[in-house]
Amino acid sequence: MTVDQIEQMARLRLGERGIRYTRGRQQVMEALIRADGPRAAVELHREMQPPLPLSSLYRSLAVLAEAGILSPHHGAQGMTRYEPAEWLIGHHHHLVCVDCGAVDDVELSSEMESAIERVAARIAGAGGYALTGHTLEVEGRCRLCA
Amino acid sequence: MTVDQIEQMARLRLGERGIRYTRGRQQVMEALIRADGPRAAVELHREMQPPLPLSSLYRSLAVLAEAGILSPHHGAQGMTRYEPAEWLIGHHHHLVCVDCGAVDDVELSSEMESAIERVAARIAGAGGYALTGHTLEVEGRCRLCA
DNA sequence: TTCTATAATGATAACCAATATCATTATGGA
DNA sequence: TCCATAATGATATTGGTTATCATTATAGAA
Repeated sequence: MTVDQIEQMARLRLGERGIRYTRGRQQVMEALIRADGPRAAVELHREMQPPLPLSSLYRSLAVLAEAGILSPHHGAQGMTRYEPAEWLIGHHHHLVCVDCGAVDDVELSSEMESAIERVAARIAGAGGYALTGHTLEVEGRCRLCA
Repeated sequence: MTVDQIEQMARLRLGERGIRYTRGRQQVMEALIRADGPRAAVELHREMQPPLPLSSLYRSLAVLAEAGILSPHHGAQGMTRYEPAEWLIGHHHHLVCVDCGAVDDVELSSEMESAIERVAARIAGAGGYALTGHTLEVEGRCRLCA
């Protein structure tokens, strides 16, 4: 999936709900699509050129998440990082640095993935939950923090 | 492991570092040991009798986490929930309600667990991280929110 | 036991990510 | 073009968390 294709899907989904895909929202989406993992509002604000006002940035993230286009990820330092939802960029897992909080996306081979899916289903069933998803959070120290 | 045994281990670890196991810290530990999942400061403050002042509660949580006795878990609503570290209560995974944010602990059979460990090691290696741990976060809707 | 250095406490203030408010601006449809 | 409504962005506010600091409690020395 190219950046353009993902944006097209997002635009369609927003259209169905009467939500506009404005320039600011487009900036947010493109920054997140290009990123290799979840990003927080503050991080996006630093990286974006020109920087969207923080108030608009936060609202765009909330709107896009509410529409199911972004997925929130609660991480270190009390920051919420967002990334495009899995139906846009594919199912994946997270590699989290226990020191600096950096998060990388990781995709698994289908054998590994299906093994994990079986486990997740078993867990949800045992706990009486209606399964909606799962993520294997692998914790470690990244190269910079090692 | 009984509550008393866990407390004994915690007390020892603190002693080695010249940190006291005071009444307040004891209250926090006992509340968390009895809980069936991670708890946030605000939640503990509501449940504890008598309620420890919030400032002391937050500091106790920080001290115990710094000493490796508690593990922080960043969740919904920007709240950090804590639970006794795995060397005290055993390795486990989390069942998270996507609606209310409730978290339950789950233990796996050794076969399932070793399967997940293999996957985690593979992921960390591929990303150049030094593996320190892993958690399978299973997301769903709990019975109350279903 | 008494003294003393130091750790711990708790009330208060400060911090900061995130949200709410609201007047202004932009946009799609009639 | 006009209009109803969505979106923006400056600003104020919220709420979980952390820092400050004077007071209190504790462990070890004398």
